[in-house]
Amino acid sequence: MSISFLFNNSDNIPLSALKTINLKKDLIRSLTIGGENTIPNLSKETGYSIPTVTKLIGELLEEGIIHDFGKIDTTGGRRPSSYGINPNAFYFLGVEVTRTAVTIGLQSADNKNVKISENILYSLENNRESLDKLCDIINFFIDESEVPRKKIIGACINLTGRINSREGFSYSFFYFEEKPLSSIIESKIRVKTYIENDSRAMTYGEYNCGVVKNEQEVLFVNISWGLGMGIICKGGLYYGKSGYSGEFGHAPLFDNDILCQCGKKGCLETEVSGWALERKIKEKLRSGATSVLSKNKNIDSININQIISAVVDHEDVLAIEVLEEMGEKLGRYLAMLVNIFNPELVIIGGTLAAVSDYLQLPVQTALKRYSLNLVNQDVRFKTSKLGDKAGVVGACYIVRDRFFGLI
Amino acid sequence: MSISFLFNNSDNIPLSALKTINLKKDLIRSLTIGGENTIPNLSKETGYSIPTVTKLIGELLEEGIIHDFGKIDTTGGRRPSSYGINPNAFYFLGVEVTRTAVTIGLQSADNKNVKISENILYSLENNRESLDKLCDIINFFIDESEVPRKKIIGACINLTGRINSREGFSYSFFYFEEKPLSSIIESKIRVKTYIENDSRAMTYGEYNCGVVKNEQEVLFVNISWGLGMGIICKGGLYYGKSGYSGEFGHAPLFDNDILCQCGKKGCLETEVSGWALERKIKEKLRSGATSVLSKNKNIDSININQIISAVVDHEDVLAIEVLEEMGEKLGRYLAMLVNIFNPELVIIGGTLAAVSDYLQLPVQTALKRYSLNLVNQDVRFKTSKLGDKAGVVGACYIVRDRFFGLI
DNA sequence: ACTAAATAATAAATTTTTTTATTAAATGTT
DNA sequence: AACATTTAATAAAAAAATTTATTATTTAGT
Repeated sequence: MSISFLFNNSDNIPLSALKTINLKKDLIRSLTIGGENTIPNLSKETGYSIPTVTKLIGELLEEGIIHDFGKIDTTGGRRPSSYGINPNAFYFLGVEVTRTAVTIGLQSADNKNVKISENILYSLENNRESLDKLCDIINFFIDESEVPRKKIIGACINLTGRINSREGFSYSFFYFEEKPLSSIIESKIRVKTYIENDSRAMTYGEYNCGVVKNEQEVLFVNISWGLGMGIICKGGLYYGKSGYSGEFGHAPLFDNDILCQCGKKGCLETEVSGWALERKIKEKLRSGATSVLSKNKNIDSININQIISAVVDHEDVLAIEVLEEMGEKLGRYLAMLVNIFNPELVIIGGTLAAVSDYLQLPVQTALKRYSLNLVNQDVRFKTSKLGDKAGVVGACYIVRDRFFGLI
Repeated sequence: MSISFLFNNSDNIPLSALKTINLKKDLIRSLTIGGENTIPNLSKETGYSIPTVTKLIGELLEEGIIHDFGKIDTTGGRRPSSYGINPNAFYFLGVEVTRTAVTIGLQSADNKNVKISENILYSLENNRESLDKLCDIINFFIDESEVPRKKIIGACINLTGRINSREGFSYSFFYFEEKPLSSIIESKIRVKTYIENDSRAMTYGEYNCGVVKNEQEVLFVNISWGLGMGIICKGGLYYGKSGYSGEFGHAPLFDNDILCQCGKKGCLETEVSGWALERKIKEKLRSGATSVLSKNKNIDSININQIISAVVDHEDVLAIEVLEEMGEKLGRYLAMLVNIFNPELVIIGGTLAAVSDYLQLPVQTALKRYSLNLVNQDVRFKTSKLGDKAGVVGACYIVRDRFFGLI
């Protein structure tokens, strides 16, 4: 029971065999992405006649790649059989790497999460040891999962910073040699490996099973420690020439003289991001502001999670004030992008999505003020639905869609 | 000799006939867009066998839609016949409407310009008379061209402002009734009509036969009277949800208290655009600055064309200074977009492309300073090649590609 | 100039796909 | 409950496309 034979396209196969293979691919893709379906529907969808589709569905059943899920109800007439992908036929692996933790998820062929390990303790550092440790964690997860490696179609690893997914290069982390990072990891985990920018993977998660319904043009704002963006355009991920699209945080907007992580000054990220929030709160506390957080003797030790909990659990006024300011700044910048992109949907995601109640209103107000009316009317706002699972889920869908040649 | 029969897809045609029609469409599209080709090549391109392609090419020859252009040279072996679209089989019409003139072009099926009328005197005003006048001009052009109307696949009319090309609505000009503007014009000129945003059409012109070579992600900056942008993404025009993408000029960047044409204050367009240039030059002249333009007794009467000629013909220092300032401001904003889009190419087009020598360097300098290094390295700069013909040429290509269902 | 190798085009044979006809299974109406 | 209607699935006949074989043209090498 393996579909790999469908995807070794050796050179000298005759045209007719190629067409059969392609149609089979189409059927597998349709059943994986679109879910269960009947022969008459698949016939319409693919443009091939019912006997042809029937024959191939028979072969796929024989091969164990799909299952017959029995007759389904209709409004009238003989009831058709519904066929769907065998959940056990293949799997997708998603890995989200943050500064302090790794989250790994395994998805079955029918897009169900079969295993997820959240927040495995890990320290992301830009050295070989850290990379080796990451591979060890992934290998341990796969071994524990009891899914044979050859059934795992591929793994997608999400990292922050500049990622060229097409070539497999990461420039901000683990750029030690001329070989693509994806190949280095691939040889260590023995599973086809892709790498992806974290914001983009989160975006793809929300797009496939999050808040995105039918929207084709979407901006996903990832406010976590840094500030990133993922873009859905023409109904698919937008990469740009080399995959550096969405570098949202480093717009030169402020004269604040604060040095950004990118090396420049006055970036949007210095005013709108997790670390900006932490810095601002600490500054205010040091200059005597009171807050739920004031009870901390050591101001230095305060971290974002504590600030978020102060907002969510205690409606901390100081933090809410800072968040509202941040929302206004974000909204003003988003207004420009909205004018350029004319999106249908803007999603607030990332760690700070937890406090989006306080961000969203100022964002929307600023956006309304600074963007063109007609363009602004098209935009809806939503908060991420998948939360901190968006990354892994998205990564699994990226593997799936790369496998099917859609990305 | 008409290909229309291929495109009336009535409902109850059998599957096999549909497939033949689709393959014929593919062949016509390939020969129109890709140019002349041989049967073996077309076979590889379409994935159909040589005898099948041979049969259909025979039919298309019979129908007069394509021509046999004779044997072509190869490196070895029997020489194949080359087939190409009959230039006379169908035509595309492009219409560019500016504040003060209309330019109309007619393109043959093999993408050659067969007739162009540039700068027909016209005054764009937002009333029904102005619209009627426009239709009269188009009708006169078609009559004079001696190409039968039914051979004109369609016309694309370019206008400034918010255009929803999909629905055919224009909101900034000629929005008089609930009916789409495209239908109104269509019934007056008796040719299938599309409307398009001017910057977008210009972008498509440059993309198809201008400075764009193989770049898939392109930003086209249209600096004319106003400031607009066209975007090529994933190798095609980007529209956004309703077709309002590229509203470049109305980013709220300045505290200059100048009222923009959009009704808001401090828009980029108030500092970077043809009218900004005119305003700034006039202000400086009024406060006593000297320039080639000083000899004009009536400062009010100075227009952009005079300023451009002062720069091009006399290297006017005052105007060049203003242009360099504008370039810096434009570059700073472009830096943000480049970070988000990661384009391969940025094109300076529109009326002010004539003085791009003085814009480009400050734009590039500012862009380098304010964008991320890795992203900035991907960007190349070019000046529009088609100049003031970009709009009509692009409009023709838009008709062509809408006809073939590519847009 | 002759011959081998390469590519194109055509013809005949084979395979694949579709069409049409038939049977099966379900719903709803009189 | 019988029957018309609808949709699905299968079988046999017909059509279409591909494969293989053959012929035609051209280049390059001896």
